[in-house]
Amino acid sequence: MLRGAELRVTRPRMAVLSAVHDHPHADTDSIIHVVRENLGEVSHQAVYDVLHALTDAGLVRRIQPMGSVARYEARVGDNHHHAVCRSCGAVADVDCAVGAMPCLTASDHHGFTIDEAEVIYWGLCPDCSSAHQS
Amino acid sequence: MLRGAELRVTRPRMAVLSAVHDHPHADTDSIIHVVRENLGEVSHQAVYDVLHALTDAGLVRRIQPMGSVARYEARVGDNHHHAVCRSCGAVADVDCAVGAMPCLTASDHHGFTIDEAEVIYWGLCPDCSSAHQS
DNA sequence: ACACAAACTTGAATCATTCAAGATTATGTG
DNA sequence: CACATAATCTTGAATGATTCAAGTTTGTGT
Repeated sequence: MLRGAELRVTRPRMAVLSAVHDHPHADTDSIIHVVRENLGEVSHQAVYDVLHALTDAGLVRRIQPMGSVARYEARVGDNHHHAVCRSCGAVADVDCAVGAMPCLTASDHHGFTIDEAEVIYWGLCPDCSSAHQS
Repeated sequence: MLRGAELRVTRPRMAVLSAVHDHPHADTDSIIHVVRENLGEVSHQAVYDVLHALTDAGLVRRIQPMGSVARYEARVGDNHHHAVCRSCGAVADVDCAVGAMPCLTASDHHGFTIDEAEVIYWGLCPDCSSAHQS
């Protein structure tokens, strides 16, 4: 598969990687459960280690909106952003509206060397939005 | 002062509010220390309560970049953003480059009702930037 | 001055995440 | 194909920010 990242191929790693692919924006706990459904007992520490390794290798991306635990997604390298529901915490992908790397226009402010702009759109997901109206 | 927010005026609240004003982007622990320098012993729980109350009242804003604990700032209502140093965690204010509420252009994606766009610019602060080059 | 709800104190609990030590296992080599 | 070795996993405990809960104190309007 993807051992091009100098990573050993182990059962837990394959399971975690496919779990992240199949469940975008899942938190660590959900991933642990999915992995255990496929492999039987796996230590939570192993899952944490693997997620760290995959994140460092750039195979998954870690996101963590305020008030949420860490979540992971497999869509990397395309600088997309996220919409987060204030009510239920649901996360959806949002493509850059302006094009590639649009938000880096505020570069070099205060002497900072900016290399990435992370955007989080806060609001209500469709379900919570209609629930609030009623 | 600012009791227009239906908040009782207590010593801890005044101390916390001025601490946040004097130390922008300070974390809870720092605020606790500053408050204690002015009032003597104050329970951490009180500071947490006050920060919550002030946040709910809109007098302070809570920010929490990934990998950081909660931080608070008194600059509210102007939709500015933040630059965060990947190395030391320093935070700097960044005005919207495009104008007021610029990043809401991606509104209504996936049926979400967006009410705020939060932008975090990741990079290196001046100090860490020069340290890395050497 | 009083009453009552809001705010504070004290002390313990929660929970995601990390640390540490020892047992397994994937991978390149002989 | 068996081995050595470092990477990875297991087990179990620790950390640390934040929250919960019960009881006491205090600000505010009457």
